[in-house]
Amino acid sequence: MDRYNFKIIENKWQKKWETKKSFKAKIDKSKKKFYCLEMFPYPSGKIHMGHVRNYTIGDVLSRFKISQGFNVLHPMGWDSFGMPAENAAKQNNLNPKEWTEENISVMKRQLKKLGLSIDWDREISTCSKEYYKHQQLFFLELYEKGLVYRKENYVNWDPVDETVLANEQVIDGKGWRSGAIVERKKLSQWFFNISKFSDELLNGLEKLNNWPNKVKVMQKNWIGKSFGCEINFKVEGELPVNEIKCYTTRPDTLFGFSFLALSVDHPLSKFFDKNPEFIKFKDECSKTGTTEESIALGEKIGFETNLLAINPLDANHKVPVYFANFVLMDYGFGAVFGCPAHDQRDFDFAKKYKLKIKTVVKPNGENENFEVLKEAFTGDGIMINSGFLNGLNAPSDSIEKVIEYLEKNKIGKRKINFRLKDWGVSRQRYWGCPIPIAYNKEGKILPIPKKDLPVELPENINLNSKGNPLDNSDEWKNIKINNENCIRETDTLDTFVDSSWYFLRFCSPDNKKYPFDENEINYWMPVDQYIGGVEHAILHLLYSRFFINAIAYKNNRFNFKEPFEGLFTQGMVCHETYRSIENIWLSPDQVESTDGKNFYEKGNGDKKVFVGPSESMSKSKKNTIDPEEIINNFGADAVRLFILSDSPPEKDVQWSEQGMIASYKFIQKLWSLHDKIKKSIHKDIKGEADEISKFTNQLINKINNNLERFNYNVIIANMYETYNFLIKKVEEKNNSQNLKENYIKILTIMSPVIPHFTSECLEDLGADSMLDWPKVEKQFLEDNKVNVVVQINGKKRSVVEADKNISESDLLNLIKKNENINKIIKDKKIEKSFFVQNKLINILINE
RNA sequence: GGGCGAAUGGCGGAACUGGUAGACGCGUUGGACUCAAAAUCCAAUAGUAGCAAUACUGUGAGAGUUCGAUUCUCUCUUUGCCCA
Repeated sequence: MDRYNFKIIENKWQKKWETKKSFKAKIDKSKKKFYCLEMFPYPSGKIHMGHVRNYTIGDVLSRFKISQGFNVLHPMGWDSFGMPAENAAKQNNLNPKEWTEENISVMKRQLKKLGLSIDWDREISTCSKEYYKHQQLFFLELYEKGLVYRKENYVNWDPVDETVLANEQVIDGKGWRSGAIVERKKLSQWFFNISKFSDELLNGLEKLNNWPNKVKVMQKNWIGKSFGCEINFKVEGELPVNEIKCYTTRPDTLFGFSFLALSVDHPLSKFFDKNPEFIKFKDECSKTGTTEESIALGEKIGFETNLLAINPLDANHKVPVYFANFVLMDYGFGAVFGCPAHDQRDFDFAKKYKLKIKTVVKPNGENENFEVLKEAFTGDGIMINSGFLNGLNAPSDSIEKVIEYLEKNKIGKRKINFRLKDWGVSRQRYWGCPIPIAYNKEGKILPIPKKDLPVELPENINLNSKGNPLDNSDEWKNIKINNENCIRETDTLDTFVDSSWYFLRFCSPDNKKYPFDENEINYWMPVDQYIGGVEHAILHLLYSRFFINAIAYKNNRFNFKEPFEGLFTQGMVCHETYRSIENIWLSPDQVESTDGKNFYEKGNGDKKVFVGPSESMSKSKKNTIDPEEIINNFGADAVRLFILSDSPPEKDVQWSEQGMIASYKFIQKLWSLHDKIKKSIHKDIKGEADEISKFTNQLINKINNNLERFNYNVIIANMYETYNFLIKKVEEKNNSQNLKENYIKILTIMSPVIPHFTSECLEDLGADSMLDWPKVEKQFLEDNKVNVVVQINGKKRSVVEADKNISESDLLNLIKKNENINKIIKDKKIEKSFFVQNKLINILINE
């Protein structure tokens, strides 16, 4: 028998699938559809192990669903706009488009080598004008609906990359890519009005039963719905203002009012913008980032005004008004009232400026004299020192009561607030989707007429100029609309916009007229199973959910509300890290070991290597393994097998050379098993108890359950068990007459994981290479003998074989014949026994 | 600081709604084959005691509920992720 030659066989089946278009998806209303989608990759150069894992998980599911008779849509595309292309192009003096397209062709070839069941006819690339022209149309439609607007806003400005950063791109006050200290800068930006849908996005989560709870909690926190109150504070002073509006979630602590703090961007700041001290202070504030984290961690500083705010619950209680760096203009009204005793941030501020700290809530169990001294008390308790609120449970009853009072006296009113802010989509970058807008001489916004779409990115552009390259391109920038001289918007769209609707485009990728075809969308959508990394748990998923809401707004043509019915977040692929004596990262192929414990630099047995913990594979730590090399050495089936075998898919998996080899060997063993089975099929005899059918049906049952629950690692274990069983069976003198039939079923249920191998074997047996998923024949799951566990006083003592459905008393009689057990119980009185039919009996005796 | 999760042999991990803990794989050890090695095959492999049958101890620590807890409840420790 020849060795299994994966190179020839995998290539053969991949070609077959391609020429036969085996995975082409077409609407067929007589069949149930299944839309399986993995997060599409950024074409960064080569695929990495994370891709292999992601796409293998999706492929197993797709192939399983195909075999089960679903009409499966399983597409692939490229998230191909973004900064890496622009940076690479700058460095190597080439065009981002060429760089991207080259990467796509490499990665596409690599993905094909994995044998994925993808309908490649639906491939899309977000940087192609066929894609982004539709996105521009969406932009204009949302603009018409009032869901897109332009406003001046403070942004996180990365002075090195010269671009705006999203909050999550700011880490410890520094740009995530450049590491430069982020500045605050005011720019005119385009915004999507995502906050309009805060309630829809929050409530929609409740229906997503097939999403990990973790992700739903993260989105919920991100949306951050809070129930509070707006309060008008009367103010006194030399300025022409007599009221300041605040938002608070703790109006019940008003009696602990100690100061009022304003954002430096608050309208009142205009009275101070000639004041050199204030200018200095404002400058100081701009050094703290705008993230909530940097505000929480940074020092709280303030600038005292000459105003006094009056406590609306006590006209004699007047407190100073400050500008403070921890108040953000875009939360609430850019003004908060400070109650230091019950808010840590206010407490820090009050300590610094020696302001009064009055305790108004005491913890349950403390007496009335309780006083906040070292840190704010933010827990639940009882109101004290608060007039009509005294004695109430805080905050559960006290908030209700105080809001009632404030509303009755027209001082304030109940208000719901959201943490979710509108989505700034402007990027000062070249390699993105141009925003289809122009401005005339007066600065008036003029949408580009739809017939003129797409607004194409210019190809010949100087990327090495400072700032936004499009802004420097006069030829592109200057246009005429209705004979009027205009200037184009030179910002491009955040790449999160590209990925917010690509799953819609996959349903009708060739539709020229519109981004999607309604008929196709309403058949294929929603995505039944979406699979990707948990790092996209918040933004990408939230933006995509927003897009469905936004497109449907005022014009609902969808028969679905949520884009992703099911979500699965897979873990990362990890590998040990290696460092040389000189503290330089080494890649796994620069390192060797004879005993698996001590590592040395390859070809240099004197140079010891330090082994670090296993971490997510990353180029910077050099702990990556190149999938293509692995596929070339071991074959796609073996890689697919290994990447699923060692850990549950939602957890991180350790890359292991030995594990990889074991998977490769397993395929070889299956091949020799195949040979043995083929030779032994002819010696089938009749009449034997059909153990193979029993095993096979139990296996189908197990694998069905494990597939539904994403226990793919257990499926691989089931496959090993199957091998261990069959290799024993086939070596017995006689086979069950059903060996062939059952073996074909077994190959079919293994096919989602190792499709090339099973296709080859099935063809070799004269069967179709893609068969329907076998049904469980219930009669084989039943057994007329069962093993019953015998416990005495809760301790397992024996296992006895008994007839199925044996009664408790018959079982007790049977047990007495068992020497081991009888030895223990014969002279004792049985106090009680617990009986679980066909499973267990627990006998309680007095010892 | 808040929220959510996790902890099982030398390692990765199994164990459906409380009912045989350690499936399966890796590693290790012993053996077969070989001049030898690799590959392959066979056997053993939670710990302790024992030739063995078997017994006792064992799922991060401590308590609780239960006839029975890896699984449920509480407290604690360590750890991961998200938010601050």
